[in-house]
Amino acid sequence: MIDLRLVRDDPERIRDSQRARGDDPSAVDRLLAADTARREAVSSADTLRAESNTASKAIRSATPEERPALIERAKALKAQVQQAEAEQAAAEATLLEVHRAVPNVVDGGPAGGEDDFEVLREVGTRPTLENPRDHVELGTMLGAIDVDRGAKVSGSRFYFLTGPGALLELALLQLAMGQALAAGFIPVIPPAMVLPAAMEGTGFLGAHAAEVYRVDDHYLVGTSEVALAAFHADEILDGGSLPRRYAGFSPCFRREAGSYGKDTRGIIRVHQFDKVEMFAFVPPEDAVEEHQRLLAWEEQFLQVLELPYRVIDVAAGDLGSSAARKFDCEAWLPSQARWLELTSTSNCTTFQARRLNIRQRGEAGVAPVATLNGTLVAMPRAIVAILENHQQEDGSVVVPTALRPYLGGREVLEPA
RNA sequence: GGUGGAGUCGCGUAGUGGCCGAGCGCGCACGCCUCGAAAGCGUGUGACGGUGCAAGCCGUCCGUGGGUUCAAAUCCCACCUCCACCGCCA
Repeated sequence: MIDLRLVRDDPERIRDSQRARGDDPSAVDRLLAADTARREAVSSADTLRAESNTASKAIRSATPEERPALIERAKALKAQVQQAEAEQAAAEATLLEVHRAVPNVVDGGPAGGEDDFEVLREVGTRPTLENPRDHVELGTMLGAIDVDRGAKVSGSRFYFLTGPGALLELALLQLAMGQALAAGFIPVIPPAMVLPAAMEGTGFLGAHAAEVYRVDDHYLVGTSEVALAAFHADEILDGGSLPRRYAGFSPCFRREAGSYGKDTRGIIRVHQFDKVEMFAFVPPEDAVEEHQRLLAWEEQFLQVLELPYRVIDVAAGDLGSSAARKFDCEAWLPSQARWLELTSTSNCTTFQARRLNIRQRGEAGVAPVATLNGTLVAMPRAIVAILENHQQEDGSVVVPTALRPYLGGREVLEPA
């Protein structure tokens, strides 16, 4: 949720944000109206409650003769209080609904839709291959990826990682956690099933509801961001303990509804995968700087994997509702001669923290923290990028130097 | 899954309808004392919302949500969590 004080003080700024996202700016006016209505309802209910309390207290010290009349009066007041409280509850519910519907205020970055991103930089050298094999062909030759049996056992968009493929995932995990640990992150293995409150608090049940698997009373997380964000829900953190940085490793589940026909081949878009996610709780004034740090750690990891990539500044219309700004790192995909999103980092400012009620106690009192997230490594796509960019003419794949210690020293993966 | 017990203002506790709209101890903050400290003494001690330039005032909060009552931490109902034991299980 956005800061209501900002809405009251500078509504035009929120309207601008809505326009940049391609959303309706009049939502701001509905929010202002609901806010005013709520405050009026609270005031009148408070006044009545105070009267009712006073009337009730008078009964305690009243003489037996006075009592019946006083009780009658207290009863009448109570009825008024109940009426006013019902109105207050309705006004609060309306405000909450309108408030929750407004996405975060964008902070920098280009306006516009999916194609209006800005390329910030390109790093590394793209491989020059006559006829690059794609990751499915390479993965099959190496005995690393089995999409046919994935489909047989679990349906489309499922896969098996086998032999070197499975080892590659474990190697990536070790490398990623090692980097995170060195950077001061606390490694976490969070639950992959969460209660609705965690899903709602992180903003994954609104526009993304169709993307989420539900199992009985739980949701399967699409990213460990959900559990990591909710980790400190309803807590007041000591300001001196910030920043708090967590690196979560978990499976991620995505329905991929509405993505029919996109990335249907291979393991680029799947229903289940593992990921190491960075998550940071910081004072709001440090959020922009922290965002750059997360991006730098993402880039460091891609560089260590020796992958050619570019960084884009995602346009406002392509941001999630929680994000104020987002950068994506895209690796080169030789088989399709295009860029593929490998990692992504979002600054959610205080938006998630307000929903999840995560605050810090600082010198200025108690106030919401800022939350930020960033992918360190999403296993399938990292494997895709490694196979395709490090393949050789004969279908073998050179293992990036940094991964070799975790693969028993192997320098090259050879076709089986 | 079964049975029993418990959830109170940071921590520990008191509290079975109005004198608790929450006491005490610890912790913490400030002050006194002291050369300085400890001890001792005194004062204070949360969150949220409304209102006000402000000091302040008002309201809400005793696991959560309902209910009874003029009045609920206290009575009733449901749920959640934790602890103990039993059963089952990797």
